[in-house]
Amino acid sequence: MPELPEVETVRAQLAGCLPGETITAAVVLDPRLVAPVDPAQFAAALVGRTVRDLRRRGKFLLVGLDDGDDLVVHLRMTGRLHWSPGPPEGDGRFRRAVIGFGDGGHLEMSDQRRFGTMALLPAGTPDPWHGRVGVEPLGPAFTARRLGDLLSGRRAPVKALLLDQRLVAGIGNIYADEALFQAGIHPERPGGALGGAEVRRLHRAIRDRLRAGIDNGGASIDSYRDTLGRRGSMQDVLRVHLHAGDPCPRCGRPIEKIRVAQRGTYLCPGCQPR
DNA sequence: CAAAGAACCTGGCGGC
DNA sequence: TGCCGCCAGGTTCTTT
Repeated sequence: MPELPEVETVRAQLAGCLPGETITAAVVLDPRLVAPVDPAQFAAALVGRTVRDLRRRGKFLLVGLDDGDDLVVHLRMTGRLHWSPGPPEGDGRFRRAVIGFGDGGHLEMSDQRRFGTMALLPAGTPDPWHGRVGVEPLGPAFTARRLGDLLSGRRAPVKALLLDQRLVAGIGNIYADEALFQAGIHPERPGGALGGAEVRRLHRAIRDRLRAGIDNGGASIDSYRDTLGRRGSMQDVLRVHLHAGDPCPRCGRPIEKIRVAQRGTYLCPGCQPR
């Protein structure tokens, strides 16, 4: 599923081909993608505008337009963006929108489960995230102290807190499992129960695993592909996620699968004591 | 306010 | 072979 490293991979790729290009055509095939905005109006509003830059906020992809507005894309669970230098060439089965550019290139959004969204964020919108998107885990504001402040006093399982985008932006099920394993922390430990050394280990592990995800071009477990339709390689180096029953790479005990915050959760009972 | 659970959606899979 | 029910998960909404 697209988490921060997968979105960052897509962002970096699009940053190499979209800036400077003008949108010459747009069609929204699935009204749900842009609801409650009318699909035809949404598409028409894009035509004629030029892409300025590509940014990312948590799991949101921001396509900056020349007038300062942002086209905000969220891939949710199965969303994909496919770039073609010529006519659309992606798998058309789950196609939800197509954007054509002046140089003949096309950007297609497909989404099997139809949870993904697109929206137009007007320039100068004050506090566009409205408290729903927390600190960037790879940014300078995400310190061990900051993480400790976010977890302190909380009784919810630390994994549930890591998945809460209002606290830290961009961590999903895969990277939460991997970071907690690397830090040696059981996912069901109450967030506020972590000691200072544990918080520091977790802080370090979150950044390390997210960077590993980016270095590997994302994790293609289910449907994730990059903008050229290629798989990432992070799935090949996961240590606990999806490895139920396999020996722990550190201590050899079998990896367990449990359920935390309604999510499949993988851990080593030896390395991550309760 | 915090925490937990349901809802949204659809392809794939196990079971019968 | 075919049908049923369940599972996957990011986010939002509802309930406790």
